[in-house]
Amino acid sequence: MKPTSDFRETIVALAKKRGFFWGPSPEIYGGSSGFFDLGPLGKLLKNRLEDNIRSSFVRASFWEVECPTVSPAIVWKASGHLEGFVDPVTQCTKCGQLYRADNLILEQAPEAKLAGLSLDDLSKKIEELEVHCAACKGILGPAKEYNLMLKTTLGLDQEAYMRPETATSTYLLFKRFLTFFRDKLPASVFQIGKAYRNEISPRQGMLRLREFTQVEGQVFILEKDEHDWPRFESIRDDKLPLLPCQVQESGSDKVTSTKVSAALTKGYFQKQAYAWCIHLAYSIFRKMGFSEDHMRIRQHLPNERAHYAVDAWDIEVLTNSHGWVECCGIHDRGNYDLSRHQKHSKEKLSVKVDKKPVVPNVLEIAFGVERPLFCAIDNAYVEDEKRTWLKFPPEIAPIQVAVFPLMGKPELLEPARQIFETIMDAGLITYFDQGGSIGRRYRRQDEIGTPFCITIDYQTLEEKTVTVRDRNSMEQVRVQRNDLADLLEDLVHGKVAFKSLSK
RNA sequence: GCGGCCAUGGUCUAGUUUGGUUAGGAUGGAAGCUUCCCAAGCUUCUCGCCCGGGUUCAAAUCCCGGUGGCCGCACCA
Repeated sequence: MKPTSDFRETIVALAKKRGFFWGPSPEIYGGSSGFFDLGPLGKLLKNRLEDNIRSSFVRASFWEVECPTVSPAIVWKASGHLEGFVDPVTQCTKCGQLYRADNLILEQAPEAKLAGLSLDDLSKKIEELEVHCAACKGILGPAKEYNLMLKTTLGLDQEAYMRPETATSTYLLFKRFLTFFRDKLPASVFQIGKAYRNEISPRQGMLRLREFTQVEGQVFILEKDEHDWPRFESIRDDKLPLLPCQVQESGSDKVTSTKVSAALTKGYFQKQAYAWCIHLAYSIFRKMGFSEDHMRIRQHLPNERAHYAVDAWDIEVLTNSHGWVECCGIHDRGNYDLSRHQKHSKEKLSVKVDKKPVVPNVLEIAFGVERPLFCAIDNAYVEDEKRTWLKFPPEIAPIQVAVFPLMGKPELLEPARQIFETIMDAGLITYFDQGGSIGRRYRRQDEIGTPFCITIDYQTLEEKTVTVRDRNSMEQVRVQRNDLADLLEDLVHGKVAFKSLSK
């Protein structure tokens, strides 16, 4: 195995060369870090992943919604993002070094009590405790806020922010959901859309973006229903690769494949419904093509948790370029969000339980699409003696079938065009290529992960057959032209294995 | 944000130390020829010194600033 930084360069070079992603964007003006453009293949791949994600949620009885990406300040005040998402920072007046004010104070004065202090209070603490720059011992400036939300203005002067997560915009619809779901809980919705975070210095390319596509599934549920979740039965014996916090605290990172039911008995999960959400998130990632041995589900340590989280687990994917990458968070948000919005909006966001108003809890599955997108390319990359290729599962491959006339002769081009149309009609993303030698064309498709290539040759004209070439084995079978579209559909959707054809 | 290193066709890279021919190579792309099944061959063509200033007769090369990348620190609710 190559060193990881080499591998990262290999992946990025391939992605640029073949049109998966380019950046940082806008490239011709030098670029801003944290922004990338998706090229044609990257966009196809992303669409595939999103389609896959969407169908997983829909099957699990989630309804999709879409909300604005900009909201007035009041929303973010209510959600806690204006306080919790803003870091107090202080800058050295001598060398310009920027610090998290609270962290730096605690570093130099571990006894200091900082909970709930305002920016002014923090500035006073810095003076009182004689906290100084860790790098040059210089004098520190006053504490200022560094807001990870992108600020904008509505109309002339209304303060507004780009959403740093889609979840909050979903919660604001809760009253509407109650009507839509005819006052029945639990109810589940999800959203796929852009979110924005003004990271101080984003690095690691596609893995830390300032603008990204977030997927968030929300289950609104009453406390009393969380322990008795009807759909739990169907998954109780499934196994999950778990890394609970007790194990991490003991200094180990050993993942144990654990039955969902056992994880509850052992106390890793407290609630059936939450366990089901973790299982759902895991199965979404499996369907995106990540293999079992490249995934783990890691519990957050208490100090890692976000301001809203009661419990939190992450799905992490093992990459060759960045090691374990955090790809998805499953959060038990309790009723933090709805309570806050109820208070700030003065709207009733509760339901009646035994004639008393109860604010429901929220279980959330949240992830960005760009991370799995990058990880999918990373995990698919294979370099052997003969070729460089991407072993995408056929269902997520950006292009599923390529069609080649053996040569660019009119007598072959014409039937090849027809066959191309037939396969497109079957709903598969298909690419027509007549340029260069046949071998070169196979290699080009290998490098972008196209699972099947169809070649039209002189035998096609005589016997109405074509060859189907399998990316993984490089083997070919000859099939009847009339059977082709159905066969390809079965191959792409995994109903037929290519191996079974060659016998 | 700080410090160190770095930025050359689509991709990878030589050239920068010591300023001076038409910026070289590999790979790729386009068109054509070849009844061509795994990056074959031949012909023709295509594409580049990150941006902005400065020094100089002359800048890819030296200096300053910006932007971006990598590494370390910080940050990543």
